[in-house]
Amino acid sequence: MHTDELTTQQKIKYVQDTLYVIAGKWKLPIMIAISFGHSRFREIQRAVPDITPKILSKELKELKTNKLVMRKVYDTYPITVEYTVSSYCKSLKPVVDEMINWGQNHRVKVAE
Amino acid sequence: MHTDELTTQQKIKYVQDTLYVIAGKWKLPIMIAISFGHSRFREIQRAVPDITPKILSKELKELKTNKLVMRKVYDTYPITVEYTVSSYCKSLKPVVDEMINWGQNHRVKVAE
DNA sequence: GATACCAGTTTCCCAAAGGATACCAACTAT
DNA sequence: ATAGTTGGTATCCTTTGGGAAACTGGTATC
Repeated sequence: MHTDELTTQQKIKYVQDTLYVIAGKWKLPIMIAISFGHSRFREIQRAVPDITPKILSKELKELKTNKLVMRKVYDTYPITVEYTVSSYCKSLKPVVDEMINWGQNHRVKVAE
Repeated sequence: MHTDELTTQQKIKYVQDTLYVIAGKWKLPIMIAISFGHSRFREIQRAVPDITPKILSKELKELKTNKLVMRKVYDTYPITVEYTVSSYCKSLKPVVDEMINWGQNHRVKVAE
């Protein structure tokens, strides 16, 4: 909100904190996929192009550790695992929306 | 703007494009430092905590290649090099502002 | 009986990112 | 003379991120 009142160093610190959470090629894509209804492991894998199960598994663990996604196991017959995003993860929406916007315009710009 | 009309896969694509540009620990901090008036090499180095000259040099080259920052050399006696951000870089402001915001609230949350 | 789905794990590997330390030439202030 | 400033380079090293391929055990389908 009051970003104009911060020093350069404070802004850098906050941005680095945010970068630390969303860093890497896959964390945001995975969170986007889950938040749009892809809750099962294979569903997420299909929704996020080119991700391997090993990477997906590792990233999901990290996201769970950082309280960004939740994992629920249902004791059904084939066994069902459901991933959902936390409200904390949802608070990233403004950041993600701006990134989607910028990426979209970036594509347009590059295509010119 | 019309992010609601995009498919999950398109959103993921755009976010990955954006991530690709701002990826890494240092690119955004450097751009922030420059955009807030730290235009000289050593100034930037002082403004961005813990960055080494080698990393700074490398990142500045990449940012210059991607048209995000400009480099001007003045033929003065100690020699003066001035870095400025491009208007393209300035278009990232909404993204960065949201990241500053989120990082700030994140700190508050962690401190609770 | 063979194949496919589920949710992953295991192993082995490579490239890129990042960091520590030292150094350079030219100039200036003490 | 000595130390500090300027804008960087050079060398070496460790960490991390990511990827390919195969495999697991249980169930369900063809």
